[in-house]
Amino acid sequence: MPSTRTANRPSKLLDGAVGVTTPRSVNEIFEVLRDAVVSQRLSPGVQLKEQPLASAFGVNRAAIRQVLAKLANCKLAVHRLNRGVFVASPSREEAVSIFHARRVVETAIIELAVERMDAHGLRELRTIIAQEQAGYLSGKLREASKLSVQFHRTLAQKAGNSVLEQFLEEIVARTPLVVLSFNVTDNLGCEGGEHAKIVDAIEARDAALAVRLLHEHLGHLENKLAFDEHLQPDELERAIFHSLGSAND
Amino acid sequence: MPSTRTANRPSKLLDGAVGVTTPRSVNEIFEVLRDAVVSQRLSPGVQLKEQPLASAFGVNRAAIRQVLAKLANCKLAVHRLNRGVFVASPSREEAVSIFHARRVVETAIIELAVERMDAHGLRELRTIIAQEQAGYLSGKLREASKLSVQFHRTLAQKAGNSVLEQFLEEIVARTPLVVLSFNVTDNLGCEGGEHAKIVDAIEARDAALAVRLLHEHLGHLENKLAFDEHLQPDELERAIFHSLGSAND
DNA sequence: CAACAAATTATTGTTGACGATTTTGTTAGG
DNA sequence: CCTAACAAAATCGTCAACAATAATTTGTTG
Repeated sequence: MPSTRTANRPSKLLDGAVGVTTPRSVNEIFEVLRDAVVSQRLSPGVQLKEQPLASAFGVNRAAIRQVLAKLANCKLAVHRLNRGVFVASPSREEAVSIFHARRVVETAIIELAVERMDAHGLRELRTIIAQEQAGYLSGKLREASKLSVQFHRTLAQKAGNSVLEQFLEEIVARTPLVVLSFNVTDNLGCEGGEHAKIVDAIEARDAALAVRLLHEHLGHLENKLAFDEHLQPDELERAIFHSLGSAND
Repeated sequence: MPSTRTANRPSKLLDGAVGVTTPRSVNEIFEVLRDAVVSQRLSPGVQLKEQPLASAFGVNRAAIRQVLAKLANCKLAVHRLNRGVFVASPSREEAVSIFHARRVVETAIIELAVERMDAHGLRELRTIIAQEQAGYLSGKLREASKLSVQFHRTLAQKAGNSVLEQFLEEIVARTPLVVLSFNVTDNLGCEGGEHAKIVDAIEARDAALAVRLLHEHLGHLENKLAFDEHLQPDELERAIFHSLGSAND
């Protein structure tokens, strides 16, 4: 039984996140963990223990504590008194709220993007789409999924409203938790050219079409989820299997 | 020059917030400080020093540190390296983003509220409106302003989408900072019965009317602000005048 | 063999102290 | 009189250790 005192290795959770250098700042650790959620490397219900995280990132527990406070503030984690913080397990109601809110926020973003998009932004978006498609074709689903998220993020950025951009970021970060809680088919985001069509509509300044395409796009994602079959009870099992810091191999 | 070591008094910032009992939990302190922002007891640019806050709330600096991390996460405060955290001073761009995002979010909330509002919710809203009007008539502007915020909060709650509710909460919390940064006329929220008309439209299930009334309502607030005259440079002056923990009387 | 109870372990919550960086106040020089 | 270098204070950033609570294991008993 290995003691958790000795600096346990960076714990595969961070494999695809950051190279080797240990980040120091609270914000960097926060973004790494949020990225771990977005990339589905952190599953709902997993406990985020302080000492293992501190060892993994090479910082003190106090710093981790601030990170966990921020994660809980974003609703990406829940804090149980004297028990620790756990990755959030969205309920069915939260899930539908998240998807509805996403329609609201991203619709507004699209409408702004149609007004303000410039040639540089269009190029940037199409570059991301190309990389995303290449990722799907080469079988790199993780990377492609991340690029899909990056597409929506960049779109929000080009809309030029920092508040809506932040809201979309929060929604996008919580969506993977919903997918992991309710999805059965593990392939998500593998739509054929829907992003490209949206960009075309934006370039044509056709707001109505762009919004319609977006709604169809989001609808496809929602339809992949099985809201009836709730695999919530598995929460604890997943938690112990993905338990951070118990890597004994 | 009094030393900040000795437990300085609860620092009038908390006068209207909580009775006497010192809250213990991080979340409670966070909400007290957020409420202080909403109530305009904390001005943009004010430094939130850790030791005075810890003394005021009767907790350790570590707890305050988590609170400040959450405040920074909500964009209610900014964190400067090795310099501390300060109450946010929204720029003009942030201000217009906040107002635009509010239109987007609260429009969606109104539409949901029209669908889902019940008799109990209507009573609750009208009770708040009555108290708000009474507050205005009796000259208690602070309390009335708080009730005005409470109206929008309750409306969001009755819409039944927790994500949109949280988004509106964040917007509402940041709005006072915008007002303090750009407003010249200090009377805000003293509209005559606009809230009541919105509730009437909701009761009549007239979504279009309710949305139109809401937009007019928000437009009145925006028109009160002088976005041209930027009193941003005063940041430092306000900071030193409202400096927390230097109460020497 | 199952169920209950006590002891052990592990994790969180809290506290205090130390070093680093920035800011402020002072002083010498132009 | 103003400017620049220097000294002092204050604040943040980091860390290690202690106390309290919950979970786990072990031992006992019906």
